[in-house]
Amino acid sequence: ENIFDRSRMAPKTPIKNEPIDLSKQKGCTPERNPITPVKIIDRPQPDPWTPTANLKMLVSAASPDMRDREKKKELFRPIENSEQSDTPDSLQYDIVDDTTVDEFEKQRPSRKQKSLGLLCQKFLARYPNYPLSTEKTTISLDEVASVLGVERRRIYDIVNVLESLHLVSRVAKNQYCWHGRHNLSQTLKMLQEAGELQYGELMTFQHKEQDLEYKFGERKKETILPSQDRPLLDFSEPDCSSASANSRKDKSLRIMSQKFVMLFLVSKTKIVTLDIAAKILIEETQDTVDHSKFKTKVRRLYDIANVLTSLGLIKKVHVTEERGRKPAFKWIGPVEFSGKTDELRGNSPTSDSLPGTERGACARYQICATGKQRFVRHTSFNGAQPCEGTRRKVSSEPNSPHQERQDEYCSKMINLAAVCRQKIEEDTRWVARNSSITSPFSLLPVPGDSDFCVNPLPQAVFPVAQAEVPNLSLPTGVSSQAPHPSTPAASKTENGKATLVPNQPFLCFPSSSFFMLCGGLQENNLSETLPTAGDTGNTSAQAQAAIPPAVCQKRSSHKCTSPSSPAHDEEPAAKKQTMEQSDLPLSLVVPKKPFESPKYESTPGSCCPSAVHLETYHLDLTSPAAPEAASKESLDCQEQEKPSQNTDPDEPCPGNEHISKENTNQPFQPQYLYVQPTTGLSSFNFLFSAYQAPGAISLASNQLPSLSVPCVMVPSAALASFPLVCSPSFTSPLSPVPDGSFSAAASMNFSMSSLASTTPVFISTTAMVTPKVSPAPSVDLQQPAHPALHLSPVLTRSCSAVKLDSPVCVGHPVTLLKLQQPSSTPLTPKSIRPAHHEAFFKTPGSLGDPVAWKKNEGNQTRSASSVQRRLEIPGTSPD
DNA sequence: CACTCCCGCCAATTA
DNA sequence: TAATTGGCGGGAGTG
Repeated sequence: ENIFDRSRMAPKTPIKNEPIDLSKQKGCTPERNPITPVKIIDRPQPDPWTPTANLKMLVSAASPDMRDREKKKELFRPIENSEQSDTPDSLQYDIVDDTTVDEFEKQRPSRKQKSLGLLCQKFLARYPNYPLSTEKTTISLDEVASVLGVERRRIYDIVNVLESLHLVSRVAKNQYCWHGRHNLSQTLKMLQEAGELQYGELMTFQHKEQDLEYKFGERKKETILPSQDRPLLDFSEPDCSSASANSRKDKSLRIMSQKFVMLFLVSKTKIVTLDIAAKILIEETQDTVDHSKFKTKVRRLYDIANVLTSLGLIKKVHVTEERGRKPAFKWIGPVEFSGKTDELRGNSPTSDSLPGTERGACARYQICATGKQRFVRHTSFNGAQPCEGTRRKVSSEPNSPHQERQDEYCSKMINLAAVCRQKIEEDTRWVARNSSITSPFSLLPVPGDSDFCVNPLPQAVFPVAQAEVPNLSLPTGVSSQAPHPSTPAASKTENGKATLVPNQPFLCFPSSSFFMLCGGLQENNLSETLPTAGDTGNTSAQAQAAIPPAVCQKRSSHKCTSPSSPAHDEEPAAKKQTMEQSDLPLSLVVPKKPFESPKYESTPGSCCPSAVHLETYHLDLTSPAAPEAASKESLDCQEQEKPSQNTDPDEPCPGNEHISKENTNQPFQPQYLYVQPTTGLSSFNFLFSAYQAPGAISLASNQLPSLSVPCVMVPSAALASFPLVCSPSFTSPLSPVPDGSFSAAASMNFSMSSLASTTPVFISTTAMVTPKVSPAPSVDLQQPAHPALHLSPVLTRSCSAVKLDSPVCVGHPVTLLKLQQPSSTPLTPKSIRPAHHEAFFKTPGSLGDPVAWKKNEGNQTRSASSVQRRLEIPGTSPD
């Protein structure tokens, strides 16, 4: 283009002299240009010949001013030329010279041409997407600005966004280093994880936004507000220095960009509407936000969106919601990248659940290895991944009702998430400060790590631990809570993934999540089998336990609730753990890997300790359970203080949650029995679904009988490594059933169980499945659910609210799906929401930490499969 | 009129 | 203190 300009320019200049032959000019011949040239001449084009000069020329040409000048000149020309065509010239030019005219015209008129998106494309065109690692390209802002013919201010807009994705990094004043997209997948992954943590919860909570707002709002406002923004990821890469880096405030554009991307990554549909994003990004509570602020945020989002669009990461779409059409953006970039972009993407929907998980797990592991693992973004999980397929599909079809729903949900979730996020952020910050941990990523999680750090073993040992860590990292206190919510989701996914692991006889649960399993269906048997069981089921706990102990403590300390009392403690701990696990990573991670890696086993010992805590996890696992658990936990912690929470009494969910909580607290008892490893067993933990009764799921938790599950034994050690294991075999039938029910059941159980034991355990949840629930719910849910499953944990969470949850919980690919469905059914999104809200509310109230709260809710929501709801409802029935 | 989002003032930060 | 960054919001272009 520039060249053209030049040519044009040049000609023009000469032309001046040439003057005037209209004929010539008009003529198609190059000569016409001459006319234009005059302008050029006028302008001192100092060095037309010089490259720089050319650039300048171009720039000037491009710039309006230049044009104007040119125009003026032209005008003059006529005079000069007098007859010639002066006047005509301009017109003629346009007409005649394509190039010239075009350019001119283009330049002038089109605002589009000046668009940030276009500018960004030009900018990007200057650098290779995948530069040789060795060579580093430095970018001079001044130079780029001049070359592109724009003000520097605009370059900042672009660079800031690119920097948020690590495509460039600032090396010095006016100097940026171009990295290209080599690390894009990693960055996205991090963002996804971070997003899950932050928003996942939120998503889950969606409904509860309000609640959250209240709660959070207060806190945030007071404490957090300003800082909230802190770059989520600051990833400034590992470099620690990054800290210093934060120049100025938060650099909202960078942060906003990251958050914005997170929303996409966390979103099931991968579609985010601007208004929702704006709300979420407005850190504060949505409530407060004033209109002007909202408008400003939207403007910024457009800026960011333009850049992201240029990067090919998103595209503009319209979402039709109840209210009408809304502008939105759809993520078209890589969806999953567990460690690497590829993984995620590649997965087919079906596979998603599994693969995603696995991958996610892998990534996590890797991370762990790295060291910072703690933070582990593991948390993040890919739980979400599974959802991808679904999401995408959905998203692709904005118009489809489903999508719409999702969107709505998402939006809601997002809002919630936002709130949660805030909390989280606070927490994280808090944590971070304390911890000072720097992981490669500065992600929030890190902070949490510190907490986690406490538990060395776990981390080292499992991914799970890691997963937990992340949770922790977030807000410590919060994290614990948060985890719950997330966990559930995770669990679901995990379950799906982990649980089902096809190959293995047993299901694994991700440590983090833990959870569940399922299996078979037998409902009744179990209880019997489990001799011990008496304890609540802490199944997953065991696994978690390993980690948790320390963590729990920490968490507990931080957050909440009292960990101390054993019973309570456990719960709390469990919660915490759960939360942690659940929160983020859990779901995702746990499932798969644990299994695979022998480590776990090896580590078992470590695990054992934690086992207790694991209980909590159990809850999570089952996503449904998880929710419950979460809720319970939260409840425990909070003790459901929030009656209000149950805003939606209607929905079972809340009730369920409550119930679950209650269960824990109340009568319910652990549905699962946990057998500790006593003697010989030491190494194994058993879980029972005590009640699992699947059918019961609904709570039935009490209904021990229901569970058929025989039992699941898990070596404690193993557990440690794995969150849970189930014998699939049991499930055989299960699998299908279980899914939905399963999760629910599980969750229920968990919650109950959570209380108690420390040991690891396990659970079979087979029973859980309680067919009853599952089926019905599943149906509804299923559809949604499926997606849910796929959904990333976060999504699921959020979505869960919507539907999937339960199903999601299951998370499992194959089996899970079924389960999910069932479970899901109950949960209709709608219903779910309310439920969630309630649940959340309750939870939150109890929870000190917003985050935890959120998580809990999230869990619930997600998990909140019908089961949960049921549980809750009954239990709580508060409202 | 609503949606986009360019433009550039001017404050915060840095050198 | 000057220069660099970048928040922010008016208001214009577009459909």
